Amino acid sequence: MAELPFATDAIAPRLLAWYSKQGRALPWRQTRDPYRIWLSEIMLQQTTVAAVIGYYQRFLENFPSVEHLAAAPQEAVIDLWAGLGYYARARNLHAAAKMLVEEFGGEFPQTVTELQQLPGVGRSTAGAISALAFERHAPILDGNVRRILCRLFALQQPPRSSAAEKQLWHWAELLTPVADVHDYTQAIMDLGATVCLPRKPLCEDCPLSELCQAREFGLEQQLPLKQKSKPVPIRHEAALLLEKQGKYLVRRRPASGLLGGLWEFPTVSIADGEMAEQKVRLLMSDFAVSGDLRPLGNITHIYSHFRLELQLFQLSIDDFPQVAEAENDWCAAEELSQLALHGAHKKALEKLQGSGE
DNA sequence: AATTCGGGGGA
DNA sequence: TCCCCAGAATT
Repeated sequence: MAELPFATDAIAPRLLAWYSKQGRALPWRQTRDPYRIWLSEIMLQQTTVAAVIGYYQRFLENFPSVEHLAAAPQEAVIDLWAGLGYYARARNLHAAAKMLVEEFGGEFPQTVTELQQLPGVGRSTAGAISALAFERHAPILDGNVRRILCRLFALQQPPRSSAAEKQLWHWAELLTPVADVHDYTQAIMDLGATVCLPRKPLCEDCPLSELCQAREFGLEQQLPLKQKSKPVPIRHEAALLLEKQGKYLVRRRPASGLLGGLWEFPTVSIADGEMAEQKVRLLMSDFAVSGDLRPLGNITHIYSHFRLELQLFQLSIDDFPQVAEAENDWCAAEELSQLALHGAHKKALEKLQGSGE
């Protein structure tokens, strides 16, 4: 490895001193309960603090311990996760809770290696739990730390490349102190979230600015280097908003895959050259219903890797259709708003209610 | 090594 | 718009 531009043990004291004055008070910072720390770490994966706090509180009210979580049906876990995104996290969380109860006797393991056996717990999350709950000397490498290290060492390569990843982990390990690991870990994440910002870092407020190589070279605005982004494809779908006596037909998506376990109105995909209304009529024949479709317009919903264009069609019927009740459910309008619909269909519901239904 | 997986917020 | 967020699992 290249020669270090500063003494690595100079970092932690500066961060700790800064954190004791400027650190934020967050709900999961008051505890050393591994269950609560684990839950917060999973919820915070690729998710902002502001988005998580409400979910975190609500989740703990429903599942105050790993035993409660393990005993719950998976659907209940998904429902409490609805709106937070990345639903595999909820499935993995539930599976890990069962594993903890059944194989670990309800006790959390303390080492990174063991923690990484839990589904949904990778190297960084394992490090976080080990450091935060057990004061173990374990590094993390989340988005905050990655950005800070890229600047601190003026790393001139794309931070997601495998070479950079290896280098960053090495630095993360060097900087992580043996003592006060909990506070150090919270501190470095806080610094990234409030001072070493992606754009326009607040270097005047940074306790590491004197040591920062990017700052020394005037590169703090340029680093970390940007990854080149691909164009996002567009997917087309159509949804059938089937109404009978004020109730609408909804169903749960399959438990795995995109938006797993969330509710939606029956939906079909529209390939290039296909007509949405014709595909919806195929759906109608599945349900053995007929009548005039009423177009309700389009919804656009942005995902990280594609854009969804969703066409809406409403149909009111009188006869009770032959719908498999196991997979489908009739839901009144006021119930729909409480349902764990995914984002695009929440928008569809709003459009439906705005249309005078 | 590249892709999949959400939704929200800031500039 | 574009980018990022307390990343992990799958291909």
